[in-house]
Amino acid sequence: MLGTMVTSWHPKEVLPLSFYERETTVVAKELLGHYLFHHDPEGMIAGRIVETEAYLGRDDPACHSYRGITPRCQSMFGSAGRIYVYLIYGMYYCFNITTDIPEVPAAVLIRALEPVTGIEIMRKRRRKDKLRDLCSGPGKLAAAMGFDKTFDGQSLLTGPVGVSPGQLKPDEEIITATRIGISRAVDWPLRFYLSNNPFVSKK
DNA sequence: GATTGGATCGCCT
DNA sequence: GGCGATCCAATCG
Repeated sequence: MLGTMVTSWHPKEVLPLSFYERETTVVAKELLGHYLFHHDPEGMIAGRIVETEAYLGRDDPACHSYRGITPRCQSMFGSAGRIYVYLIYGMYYCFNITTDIPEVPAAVLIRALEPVTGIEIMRKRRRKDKLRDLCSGPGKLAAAMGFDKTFDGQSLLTGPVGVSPGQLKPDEEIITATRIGISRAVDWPLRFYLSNNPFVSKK
């Protein structure tokens, strides 16, 4: 019945490998406005990417791959367009997307999403009601989207998690800033977020 | 083998 | 603003 029909967001296509196989700062900026989705057993969950950070690999002291390959960060070593998830502070997961050529172990941290669909699932998992509390930080969005260590290494081109194309709005600008929560390379301008967006983790 | 610090968050003052 | 939760990886702080 038309009167009871609800709009349901569903990805129509996913970004190709060539999108991810570029320099990490370019990918971090261009991910803004696209849609991260998870075809979860509980239902489709998705959010618009509004904040990212670039981690550049062997030349970036703040990057986990800075001192070489370890069991934790091995997903950054290899092909682009895959998931790198790690546990932080013993209780939260951080969700990253691998980038660049296989020889460069780099990734983009997804720091914040604007909730789009699956919002009731997000509310249940986060135990929060306000939209702004669901995905406004890397640990928050991983919990809301249902991401944990089992997603580490998965492809974003063939699996239940992917990125589908979106657009920037006419009045949106990309703001560049320094990365949050790190202790090395603290002044490198590798954090990017959308202007005037209430869902970013910090201004 | 032990210690320390962390790409965080939520609750406290 | 400060701090505790809680586990893992890096370092021997």
